[in-house]
Amino acid sequence: MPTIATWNVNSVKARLPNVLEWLRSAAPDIVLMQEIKCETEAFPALEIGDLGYNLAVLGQKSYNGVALLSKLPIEDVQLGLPGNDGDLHARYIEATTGGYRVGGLYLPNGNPVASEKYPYKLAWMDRLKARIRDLLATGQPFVLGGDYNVIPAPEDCYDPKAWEEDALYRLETRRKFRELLHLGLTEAYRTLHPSERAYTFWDYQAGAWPLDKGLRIDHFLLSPQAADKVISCTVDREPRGRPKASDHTPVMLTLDEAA
DNA sequence: ATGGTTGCCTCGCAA
Repeated sequence: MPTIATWNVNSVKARLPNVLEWLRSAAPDIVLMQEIKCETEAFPALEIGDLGYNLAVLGQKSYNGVALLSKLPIEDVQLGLPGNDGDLHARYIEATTGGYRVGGLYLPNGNPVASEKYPYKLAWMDRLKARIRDLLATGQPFVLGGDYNVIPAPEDCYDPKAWEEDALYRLETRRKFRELLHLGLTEAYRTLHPSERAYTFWDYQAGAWPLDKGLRIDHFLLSPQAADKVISCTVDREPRGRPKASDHTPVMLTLDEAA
C-alpha cells in the first residue's frame, strides 16, 4: 500500500532540515520532489539515503530540478520529458517503483503571459499529453504527480477574479489541463474531495500564509488502473507553517497494492 | 495599497 508524496521544496539545500524532518515523520514510501535547484551531483544523497530512500535525480544549476525518492527499488528511469531535445529545463522524471509507473513533474509557470514563457508552458503541456498517450498505451498503472502550475477551477484559488489573466489560471491554461484529464486520467484530490478547499501553495509575500490566500496547483493525475486503487489523497499543511518553509506544502496519495 | 518575500550565487531573475 504505497503512499506517494509530491512536494515542491524550493531548493533542497535551503530546505534540507525541513525536508529530513518531514521525511522522518510523514514517512512516505515514494516522494516526487520539484525545484531542488541544484545539480544532480549536489543533491544531498547521503542524508536522504540514510532515511532508507533510493534516488533518481535530474538536477540543474540554480533553477528547476526534480527528484524521485523511493523506499522500494527504482527501475527504468526516464530523465526529461520526451518531445524536444532542445529543452534544457530539468522538469520531468519518471520511473517504475512500488508496482506503479510514477512520473514527477515541474510544469512551467508561464508568466508573464506576453513573453515566450507562456507558449513554452503550453507546448510543454502538449508534450505531456503525448507522453500520457504513450503511457496509456502500455496498459500499466501510472501516477503523475507534481507542481502543475495550474489552478484547475475557481474554488482552487483564494481570489479567482484577480488571477483571470495569470498563466496559472487563464482559460487557455485550464483548457489544456482538461485536455489531459479527458485522455482518461483522474485528478485524485478533487475527485475524492468534491467540495473542499485545500491549497498547496501560498506566496511568501503579503502575508499570504497567515491570511490563507493560497492556490491549489500541486496535483496527482492517475491512469484508470491506478485510479481504481486509490485509498486517499490529502494535503499536509504542517510543513508550510514551519520556520524556513517552502512556499509549497506536500500532497499525499495512498494507493492499494498494484494488481 | 501597483506593495511584498525567498533563493540563487548575480548584483537581476524566477517564482
